[in-house]
Amino acid sequence: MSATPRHTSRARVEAKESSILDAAEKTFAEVGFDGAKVADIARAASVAEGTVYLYYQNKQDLLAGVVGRFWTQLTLGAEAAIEPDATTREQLEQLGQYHLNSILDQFEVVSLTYRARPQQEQDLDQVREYVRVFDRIMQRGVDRGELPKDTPIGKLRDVFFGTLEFSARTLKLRERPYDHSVVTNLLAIIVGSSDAASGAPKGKEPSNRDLMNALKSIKKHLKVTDNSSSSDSF
Amino acid sequence: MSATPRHTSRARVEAKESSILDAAEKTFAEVGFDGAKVADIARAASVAEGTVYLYYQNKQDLLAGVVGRFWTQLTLGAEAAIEPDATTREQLEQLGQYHLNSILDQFEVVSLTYRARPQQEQDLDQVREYVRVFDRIMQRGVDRGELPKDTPIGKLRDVFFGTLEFSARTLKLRERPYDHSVVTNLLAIIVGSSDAASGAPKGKEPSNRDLMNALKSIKKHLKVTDNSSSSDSF
DNA sequence: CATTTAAAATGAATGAAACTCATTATACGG
DNA sequence: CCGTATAATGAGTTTCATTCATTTTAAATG
Repeated sequence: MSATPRHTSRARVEAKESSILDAAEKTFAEVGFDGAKVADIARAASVAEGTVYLYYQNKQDLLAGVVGRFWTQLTLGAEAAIEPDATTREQLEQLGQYHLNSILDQFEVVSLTYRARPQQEQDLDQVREYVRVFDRIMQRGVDRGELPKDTPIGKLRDVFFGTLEFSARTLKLRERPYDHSVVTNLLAIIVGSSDAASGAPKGKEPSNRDLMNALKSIKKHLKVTDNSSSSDSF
Repeated sequence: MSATPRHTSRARVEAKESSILDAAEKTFAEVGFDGAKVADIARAASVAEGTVYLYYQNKQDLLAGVVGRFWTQLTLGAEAAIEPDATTREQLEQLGQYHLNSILDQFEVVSLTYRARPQQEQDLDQVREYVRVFDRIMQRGVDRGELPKDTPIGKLRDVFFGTLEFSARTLKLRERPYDHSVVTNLLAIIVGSSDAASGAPKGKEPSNRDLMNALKSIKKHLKVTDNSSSSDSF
């Protein structure tokens, strides 16, 4: 809380701002949005109640700050977790594992996302930004020739994140821990089978043929309704 | 609001209870949970504010009532939408179309689901119940020999509902209407391709072989971690 | 440094809504 | 028709989010 430089006023302001966000995130995660009192958050941040309102218009706005920061950091983490030279399939697996792991680990914060004014545009910008990481991997796959030209990226994105999110809920509900296989299975479904996940690198080649074929056979049945590959979703 | 019999006191009580639920559902859908004032709901239900609290402990509880009723009705609707004699694939398509259509149509109420005390168990019982409709279709498919014995029902359920839910969000966000193809594509992915959806019933047979094969090849890669086929999820 | 001025922080006061409960109205059995 | 029990009422209480007049701290000036 004070390991940050307080020299410049800029730094001081940012330190305080993030200390309020920290307190808010902690409190929201513990007692939920409704259960959290702004007074408590202020106390946890060692700040007067009114000070919170100097940094955030209101409690909702504070929530948006917490949620926004979370997804921004998630985007950075995801980008770091992906090896640039890996195959598309490997990258998808890396993103998938990272994603599932993160949302399980920070389940409460993720849940708060749905409380951040669902209507108001621009509040979920950071989520949209995050989801683009998937799009970029897929697009690169297409460019590299690892995926068919007409891969329905947007549709597959919905399958990818939808499944992982729902699986995370299921795991949480049954109090099961992180389950590596969820992602493996998802990839088998989305992108066809591959030996890449079976542990022992028996066939070194991740069998790119499978991936192409799987997508081609799915593509046959995709109506021309995939107007979402462009990248704005969620 | 008064087309229901008021003869027995039991009937009167239930009429009032559902008239409060109606008012609450309408108000929540219009102005959101936070925006809704209990006073307004009471007025809309032609009841005094205090009366609401005779039927529901508090506003949260009222929300749980609205959400619970919604999912219960959705379960009934889903069961009605499924033709008992159809193939597993057809039934999955019926459920999928019904599901996507319903959650798009009543998006606001669905969203409220996530505000109903995320922690407290037993509040989402009705959702769990709903999700079992999928399990039953799949189990019947297995019993009938249309699906492999070791079909990972629980895992596929997560893919099914996860994808539909996420797709619905995507559609809403971009203000797109109901898109029939989402379900078709999902089934192609989950259960292999089939001509059933291409409109013209060229090959009358829905190509059951595809379904078996698709699931078998996925199964190969499913770790033995599918401890969820038993039916309690979400 | 002392002094002025501006920016930040404070917390008591305000207002809005959820929730309670003493009172009143309604239904029902005898 | 009366007495009792059950249901309904809405004025009053309580609990916060939010505001803003006042105080404290920092920056600028000479």
